[in-house]
Amino acid sequence: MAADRIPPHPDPRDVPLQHVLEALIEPARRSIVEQLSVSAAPIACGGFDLAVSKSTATHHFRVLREAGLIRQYYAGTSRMNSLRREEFEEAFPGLLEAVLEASAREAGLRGLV
Amino acid sequence: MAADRIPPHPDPRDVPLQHVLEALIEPARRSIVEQLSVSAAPIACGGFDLAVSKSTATHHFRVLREAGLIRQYYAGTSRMNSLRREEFEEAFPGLLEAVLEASAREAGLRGLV
DNA sequence: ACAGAAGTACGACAGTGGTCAAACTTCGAC
DNA sequence: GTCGAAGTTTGACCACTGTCGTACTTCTGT
Repeated sequence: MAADRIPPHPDPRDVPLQHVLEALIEPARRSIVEQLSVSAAPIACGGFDLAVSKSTATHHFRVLREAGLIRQYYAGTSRMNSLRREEFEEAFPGLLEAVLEASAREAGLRGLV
Repeated sequence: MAADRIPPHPDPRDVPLQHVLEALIEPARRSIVEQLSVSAAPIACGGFDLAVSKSTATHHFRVLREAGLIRQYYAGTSRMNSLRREEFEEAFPGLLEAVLEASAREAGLRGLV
C-alpha cells in the first residue's frame, strides 16, 4: 500500500525553534523552500534545481519535513513536495516570510550587479 | 586611545542572510540577543547569564557583532553590548521579532510544564 | 515478468564550528 | 607603578553535519 511510504509529518507547533533554524540555515534547503514558495503546484524531489546528489537531496527533504516546513506525499514513484505555509505561519508567525523576503532581496541585489 | 579598541561594526544591510542565520542559530548567542531584547540598558559581556567560558563568550559576541545584531563599545575595562534593533529591522524586516517571539513562546511553554 | 525511473537507507569521509585553557592586553584603583 | 578585573587571542580538540557512492525498495510501462 502506498500509505506505508508516507513518512511522519510533525505538527509545526511541536517543532522547536532550534530545529526550524537548523532547517533554514542550509542554503540548499533554503533554495528548496524558495522554489516551493514561488511555485503554484507541488514539485517532485527530482524537479528542483539543486547542485547535490540524490542521496543528499533526500537528506535535505527529510530535514525540512521534520521541521514542519514541507509536506510530502507519493504520486507514483515520485515524491511530491509542497510548502506548509499556513500551518507553519501559525506556529512561527512571520518567520518564514521574513526569511523568504530577505532571500528574495538578496537575489534581487545579486541580479543588479 | 579607547577608540582603537572598538571593533568594526558592519551595516546590517551589508550582512548576508546566511551570516545572520548562523548568528541566530547558536542557543548561547540567541540567549544573548534575548537578554538584550528585554533589557532597558546595555549589558557588559560579563553581565550575561551564560554557561560558557570567557573565551567562548568573546567568540559569540564577535559573531553577533559581525552579523549586525549588536553594538559594542567600551566603558572602562568593560565592553558594553546593546541590540541594534531598528537598524537590523530595516535590513531584515520581521526576522528578529519573529525569532524573539518564537523563543519567548517556547520559554513560556517550558514554564508551564 | 522485466527493465528502468525515482527515491531511500546506510556507511564513510571531510570541513566547520563550538569549546576550553593559557597567555596576553588594557584600563581603573589604590 | 602595581595589582586585579575584564576581555581578547591563539591554538588545539571534538562533535556534528553536509556530502557522496553504493545497495536497496517501490512503482510504472512494456
